[in-house]
Amino acid sequence: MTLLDLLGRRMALRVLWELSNANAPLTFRELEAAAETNPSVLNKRLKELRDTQIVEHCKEGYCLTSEGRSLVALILPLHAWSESWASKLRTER
Amino acid sequence: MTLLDLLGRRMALRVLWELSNANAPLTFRELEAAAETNPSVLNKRLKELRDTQIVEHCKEGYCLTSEGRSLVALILPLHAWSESWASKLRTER
DNA sequence: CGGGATCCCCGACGATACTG
DNA sequence: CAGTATCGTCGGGGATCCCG
Repeated sequence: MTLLDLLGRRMALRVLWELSNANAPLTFRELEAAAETNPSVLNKRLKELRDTQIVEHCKEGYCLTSEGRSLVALILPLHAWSESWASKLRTER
Repeated sequence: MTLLDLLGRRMALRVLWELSNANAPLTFRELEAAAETNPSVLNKRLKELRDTQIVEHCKEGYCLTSEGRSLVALILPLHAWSESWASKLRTER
């Protein structure tokens, strides 16, 4: 599985986003609510993200590993780019 | 469609990669060979990439737009990260 | 509360044949 | 050479139920 494979899947980025915005670890149910998803998908994503050591299951919930945090840092510019790109495409049509 | 949706699809990154490494525009058949894919998938990806103005159909083939080039620039660090990440995971198991 | 099991559905993929 | 049409296959998404 490639990185973009993983990140492209439903709720993968959303989970990273929610975790990076929380100052405390989030529980399974909290994540489920925050990401507005169902246990099935959330469970699959978390398993993949744990397997790849981007997220870990620490005491009292899930949080980003240091790897995960460095990845999020790289994604932010990409996210910014995609925002302006999306709005640009929208206004053109 | 979101950016990662688009980039996560088969051959999307590969096409960007091949185009960014070519110093001249590539024809449909050349891209097909370079990316080791079939016309069906290539056609779909090119259509999406053209719609979103990341790739354009210039004289004598396909090439990146300036948008496309700025996107590729942002992806490179991510790519580097994923390389070391993949090899790290591999050696750990 | 955490998370695995099941089941259905739909859309992406991929091969190939075909047309302008 | 460029691109479209067709069709079977496969895997992910999502809802829901259930057990420890």
